[in-house]
Formats: sequence, C-alpha cells, structure tokens
Amino acid sequence: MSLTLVELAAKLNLSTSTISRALSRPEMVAASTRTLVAEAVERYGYRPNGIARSLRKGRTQTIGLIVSDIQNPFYAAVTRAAEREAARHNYSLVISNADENATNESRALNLLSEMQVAGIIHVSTGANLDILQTLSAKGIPIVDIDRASGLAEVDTVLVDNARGAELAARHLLNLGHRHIAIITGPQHLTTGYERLKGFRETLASSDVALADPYLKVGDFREASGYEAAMALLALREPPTALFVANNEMMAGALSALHELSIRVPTDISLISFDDVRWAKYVDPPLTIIAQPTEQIGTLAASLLFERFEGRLESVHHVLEPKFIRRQSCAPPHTLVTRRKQVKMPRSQTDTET
Amino acid sequence: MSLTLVELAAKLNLSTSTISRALSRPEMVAASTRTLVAEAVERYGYRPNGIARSLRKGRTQTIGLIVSDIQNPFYAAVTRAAEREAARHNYSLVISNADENATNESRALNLLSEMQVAGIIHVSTGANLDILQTLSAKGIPIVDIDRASGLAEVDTVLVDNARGAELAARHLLNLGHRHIAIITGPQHLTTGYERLKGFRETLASSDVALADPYLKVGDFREASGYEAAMALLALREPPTALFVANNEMMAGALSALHELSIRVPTDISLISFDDVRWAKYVDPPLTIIAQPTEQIGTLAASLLFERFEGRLESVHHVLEPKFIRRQSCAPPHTLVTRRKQVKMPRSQTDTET
DNA sequence: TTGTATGCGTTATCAA
DNA sequence: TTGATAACGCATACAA
Repeated sequence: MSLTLVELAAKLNLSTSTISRALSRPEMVAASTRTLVAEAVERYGYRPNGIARSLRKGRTQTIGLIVSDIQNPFYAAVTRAAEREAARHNYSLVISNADENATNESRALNLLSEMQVAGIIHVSTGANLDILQTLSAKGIPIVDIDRASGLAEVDTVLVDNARGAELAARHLLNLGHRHIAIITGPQHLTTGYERLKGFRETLASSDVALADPYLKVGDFREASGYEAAMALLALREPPTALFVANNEMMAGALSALHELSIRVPTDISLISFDDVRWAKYVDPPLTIIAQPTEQIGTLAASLLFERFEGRLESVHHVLEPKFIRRQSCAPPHTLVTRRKQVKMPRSQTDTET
Repeated sequence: MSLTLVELAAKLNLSTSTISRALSRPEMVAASTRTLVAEAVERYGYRPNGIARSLRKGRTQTIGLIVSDIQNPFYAAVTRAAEREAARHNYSLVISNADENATNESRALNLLSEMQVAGIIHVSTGANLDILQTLSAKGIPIVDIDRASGLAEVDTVLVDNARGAELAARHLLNLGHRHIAIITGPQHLTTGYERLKGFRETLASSDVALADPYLKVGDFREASGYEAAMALLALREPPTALFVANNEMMAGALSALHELSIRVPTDISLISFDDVRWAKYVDPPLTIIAQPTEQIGTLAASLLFERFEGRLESVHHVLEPKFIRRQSCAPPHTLVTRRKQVKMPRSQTDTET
C-alpha cells in the first residue's frame, strides 16, 4: 500500500528516527541528510501516516463540529469560517449533522469521541448533557455556539438573542403595529426562548400584549414556519406584523404568504433573524436581524486553540446582533381595509419538465 | 486521561482480548462475561480509541469531501446527502473547502491523505491531478462529483451540463429571443465548458449566433456574476435574455440588475442553473435548470462504499438536469421599446444599525 | 471460551 | 548528529 517510514529508512540506509526528525524538526539534523531525506520524500511520495502519529502523540489535529443543519445558510456560514480558522492552524474539521435530533447528536458525539478529536464546536439540541459532561471531563474542550447547552465548563459563543428580538419588536412598534405575532423556536433552546422573551418584554414595555393566538412555537425548520404562518393567517383577526425567529421558518412563512397571495408589507409586515443572502433578493427584500456568522465560526475555533494552549477558565462571548432595514415592514393598514382583502389560494406555479 | 482497554481489563480481571471481543464480536464470548463487560463499559464510560483501532485495522471509518464552497447551497445540499449516507454506514465525513483554489485543494488532499481517509469525494478545481493520481494509486477510491477531473480510474457522478444548457437555450429561443447572452464558468472546468458548449450549439441550431460581447466567462463566484452582468448591461445593445451558469453568479447578476433598476422579465429574461431555495422567493421567481443534489451526494457516497466492498472497474453516472419554469422569462421587448428604458442607478437600500 | 503475544507506523527517550 | 528501542491502544493469530 503506502510507503512507511521503515521502508523509506531502508532505502536511505538511515534510521527511522533520523527521518522522522528530518521531517518534524529539521534543525536537529545535519543539512546534508536533511536534503537527502527531502529528496527521497519527494521522489517516493512519502506521506506520514497521521493515524500512527496521532496514536503516538496522544492527540489529533482534528476538531469536530456538530451543527443542526448544514443546509441552513446560517450554519453553513459559521462552518466555513470555522473551517478556515482550523485550516489556518493545520487542523481539519469533521462535520456532523444533528438535524435537530437528540439521537443523531449522541451518535455524532460518540463518533467524535472515538475519533479522538482535539475539541468540539457544538450547536446543542438541548439533550445529551451527560455525554458532553463526560467528554469535557476527559479533557476535550467544547465550545457551544448559537445555543447554550447549559454546561458550566464549556466556552460559549452566543448572540444576544433578547436584544435582537427587542430590535425587531421595537421596529414594528415604531411603525405603529399593535397586532404583532411571533413564530419562535423550541423553548428548551436558548435561541427559541430568549427571542420570545425579548420580543414579549419589548411589546409589554409598550403596553402591547402578546396574545396567545399570536404566539407560535416552531422547530426552526421550514415546514413549521409554513404551518405556523398558515395558522396565523387563518385567524379571524390576523396579525398586521410577524416576527419569525430564524431564516428557515421565514422561508416556510414566505411560502404560506405566496400561496395565499398576501402582499408584504402592504398586508403584513415581516421581520426575521439571520441575514442569509437570499433575504435581500426576495420580494420584498427582508428586514432582518443579522448575526455575525463569520465571527461566530472564527471565534469558536480560536477558543478551542486557546484551550489547546492551556487556558483553563471558561470564556463566554455574547455577540451583538444587527438590525438591517430593508422593505418588508411598513405601517399597518386599518382593520377595515384589511378585512376587505381577498385571500385566494394561488395554485403552485412551478412547472417541471 | 481516558480509560483504556488495559485499564478496564484490570478492573474486571479479564484479558484485553476478551473485552475487545465482547465489544466487537459479542457472539464469540460467553453471555455472562458479555453482560459483565457491557455493564463495566456503561459504568466507567469506556469508549474505544478509534485512532488505535484504525492503526491496527489499517483503515479508518472516515471519508473526505472536498468542495469548492460549502456556502454555495448547491454544495451544501450535496454535502448533507453525502453525510447522511456516510452516517448510515457509520462513517464520518471530513470536509474541506477548496474555495476554487488549487493550493487549498492540494493542502486538503494531503491532509486527507495523512488522515488515511477511506475514500474521497471530490469537486475538482481542475488542478492537482498528480496528487489525485498518487492517492488513487495508493488504493484510496476517489469519486469526482459535479466536475470531472479527467482521471480515468476514478468514479464520477456528473450532470448532463450540455443538456441543461440546451434546455435553457431552447426555452429562451422559444420565447422569441435572439439577443441572448451567457455568463458561464471557467473553461477548464467541465461545468463551465459544457454549459457553454450546449448553449452555443443550441443557439446555432436555430441560426442564432452567440456574439462575442454576449459571452462572459466568470469564475462561478458571486462577484464575477455581478461584473459580467454589469458589462453586458452596459453594451450599446444589451441582450434581451441572459443565461447564468450557476446560482452564485446568478446572485451577483441579480445585484447588478437591482442596482440598475432593470425589470425581470420585462426588460430582460433570466435563467440559470441550480434550484437553490431562494430561487423561488426572489422577485420574480427564477426559471432554472435544477440538478439532483440529493442524488449526487448519496450516489457519490454509495460508490465509495461499493469500492470498499471490492468493486474494481470505475463507474460513471451522468444525471439528468430538470427544467423548472417560473417567472423570470418572457418574450423580448422590441428594440425600440427597450431603448426608451430609463436606467438609473439605484442607491443601496440596506440600512444598518 | 479465554488468555498471551505481536504488530500496526510513528515519535520520544536514551545512549552512542 | 544519529541509532536502538519502547510505547501509544487496539485487534487478531495462535495457544491453552
């Protein structure tokens, strides 16, 4: 199969130690042998076996990343940044998709553990605290991103979700909305919980109550956004404004709106989290709360490297979300006007061949 | 640090072999000891060291994936499918971003090689054939997806790009367009080359020549799509229809159109490759040529597993693209009408806080 | 059914 | 500056 150190040593009449040294600590080796080895490596295409090296050294050059959905552009952006930072340090990134599923997450954690990854970047599903605890106890640094798992010893890179929701709520309130609905995420996830909390409290501070029918809890996936939006729009008194807590559910909500031919922002104002690229190309361009995806990924990886360097105390970053105003929010129509609206399901317009 | 087999064996007064067997081939071990071991594993949280196992077994449970951009939703979708298929077989996926850059690609290939990945799924940058050759010779199966690297011995999962371009061209021709432009990709990549070829030939078969000014070659990234579109729209006689060879460049082209306040499809018809989700939410929903992303990812991984099982001859799949009609294409306006258009740069409308 | 012994390919310790 | 040797943690061939 592949050329090994022993074989290469035989060819050169050198010991394995010399060659190993020539490759990893060239300064400890005579210049002549150094070039000799370099040439042979080039000629025979020798590549050290990283597995053997890892076993011997007791550590790998690999970090694990568990995301809830790599297809969600938010996580894709974070992933890319993390991969870059890892590559910069000559580390590889092993990626696992949890798909918002605790079983997948536990499988992924165990796999990463067996792979002896040097550290883990982790978007929590809210479960598997026991496994995380064990890994952490084994000395594998973990950094929670996006959602806090609740473990004390892990580093965290989070976004001020309550603040983001507040920005969204305030914008809608300022436009004059009073019938405001929210589609938030699961309440056992900090993102779902805090975005609701910040939103509700901001409304309350303006004496606007978040009525029960206006509160929908999805699962951060597209389908749940669709369902929730459908339900909201079927209300006898539909909201004049809607805040959606992530981009996936927003995509679902948009589907619902299209299907019902509801105009944005004429009939309803729309604001959501996550400045994914398509947010500025849709009709109309979406007003959103942006999260610093690049920074999350880069920072998360850096924290891991700091741990490798020996940092012991845990570190917690809370990054600022940013309000980006586009054209999906406008002052509300009066109820009378709204009631006259004709809402007619529109047939699917895609045509496939 | 972590509990090892030897330590566990000591605790149980059993030999390491027995425990090893109890875990990997339970049927070879007495039921009583089996449960004894199982309990101890549970209690002490023993996890086998995958690195040691890999070294001993001579193979890893890892496959490498090199994509040109994980943030491109097309590759994200492929990645997700590949990860699923891998997980189904209890394999992990190591992901590297080449960023359309040959140096990054070579770095990634070498890293994967050192990691002793069992196989590689590969989106070619068109370079590094020598490294690929070497890896392949070492017995690491490789499957090219999306773009053919040109190596004979690798498996391939490609899409019929010429056919996709033909579908696009035919649609525009049928609508009556004669001034048709294309933004294609690098000509050393099969995707860039074949999409241009299929497009040009289809036009030619209807006696429409693809004029030089109407042919732009980008690099499949957003910025190049923007530049190319800007150049096309600055022509004394701008095209009435535009085919863009991937979703990234289409995003760039859309930026340009927005900026110049050019209406789609009134002023120009638009069609592109890749049915990314946002394509149906933009204004207007984009008519596109869809590629079977799921299938590409799943199939690529499966081919690898077949190789692991011993398949020797290489296999080549060419999947069918699909035409999806939405609302970005319409019959052309007459030249006179078009010339009257007012084209006024629109200022940037995003507002950040 | 269980135990003993060996080796996977590398790095690190120690001696030369 | 170089070489001999041991060890990383596991799986397996072979012996008991």
